[in-house]
Amino acid sequence: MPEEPTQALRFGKARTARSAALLEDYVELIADLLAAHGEARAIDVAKRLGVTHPTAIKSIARLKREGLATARPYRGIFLTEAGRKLADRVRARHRLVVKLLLAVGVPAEAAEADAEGMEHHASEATLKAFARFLARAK
Amino acid sequence: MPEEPTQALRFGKARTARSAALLEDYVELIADLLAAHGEARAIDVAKRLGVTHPTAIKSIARLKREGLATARPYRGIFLTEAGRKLADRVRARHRLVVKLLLAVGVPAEAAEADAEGMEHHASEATLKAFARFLARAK
DNA sequence: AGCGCAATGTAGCCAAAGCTATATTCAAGT
DNA sequence: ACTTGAATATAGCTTTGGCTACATTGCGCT
Ligand SMILES: [Mn+2]
Ligand SMILES: [Mn+2]
Ligand SMILES: [Mn+2]
Ligand SMILES: [Mn+2]
Repeated sequence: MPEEPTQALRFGKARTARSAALLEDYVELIADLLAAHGEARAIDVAKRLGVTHPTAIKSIARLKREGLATARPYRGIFLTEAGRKLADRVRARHRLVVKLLLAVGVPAEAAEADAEGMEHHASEATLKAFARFLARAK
Repeated sequence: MPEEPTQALRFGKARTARSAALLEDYVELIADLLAAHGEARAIDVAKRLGVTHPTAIKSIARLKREGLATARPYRGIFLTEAGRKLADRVRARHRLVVKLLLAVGVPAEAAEADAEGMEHHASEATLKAFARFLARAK
């Protein structure tokens, strides 16, 4: 068993990542919708995430509070500069995690599904290692 | 972008995994403490997880409600048969995820820390692939 | 036996993330 | 211009998982 303080730090990191996961998924999805359709309506975000629209609207309010998004009523959602930055990082990370899973032989649908949760826990060190592995094993 | 219903299913799976994560970490930790010290006191669980003891006690109450643990007051926590089963699965999964991360070149501390969060999102298909990869790349 | 400290437990607060139900607003079609 | 349906917003409830502050219990020592 690991040392107590070490282990507490690890669990703490996992909790932090868990609480950031929701915002990350939202900005990534909003960026995708903006890229694909030129707009991101709350109701589409809700459908894509599989939640009800009040839930989506409440989370989008949190995005606004945290300076990641803006929304003109009945005009859809837009990302701030910070939101776009985050979306870019998150999307790149997502893709890298999926690629790594595929590279070690995980079936495509499982890779996509599991990456949706795992991505939020991949630290910089891990992502670097993934990139090196993929370059080497190419 | 993936199809809407597919994507909603993936996000739903991630949400389910996230909400199971806490219970999984608790039973794994309790099993480790029982193995290492013959008992698992609430306060030690709290210290290891890096939360306050009322938080730990409340979560342990949830474990009891869900039939995973029992506790005689001032006597520490014990796992039910279901709890032990879950702990075994969770521990095996944890180890496998760590091993996979190490095998692709993730530094040890990052592997341990990231696995603490990622493990909860590794599906059966993914775990199987990890095992095959490790056997092959041995 | 009794004291005092540590462990345990309880109460009560908060924010996040889900839901249903209801109200409001917009925009399209007649 | 009206109507009406869909999108958006609000209200209010629940559970989870954090916290602090306080109360109780049990045990080891003297
Ligand atoms: Mn995700
Ligand atoms: Mn993602
Ligand atoms: Mn874990
Ligand atoms: Mn674990």
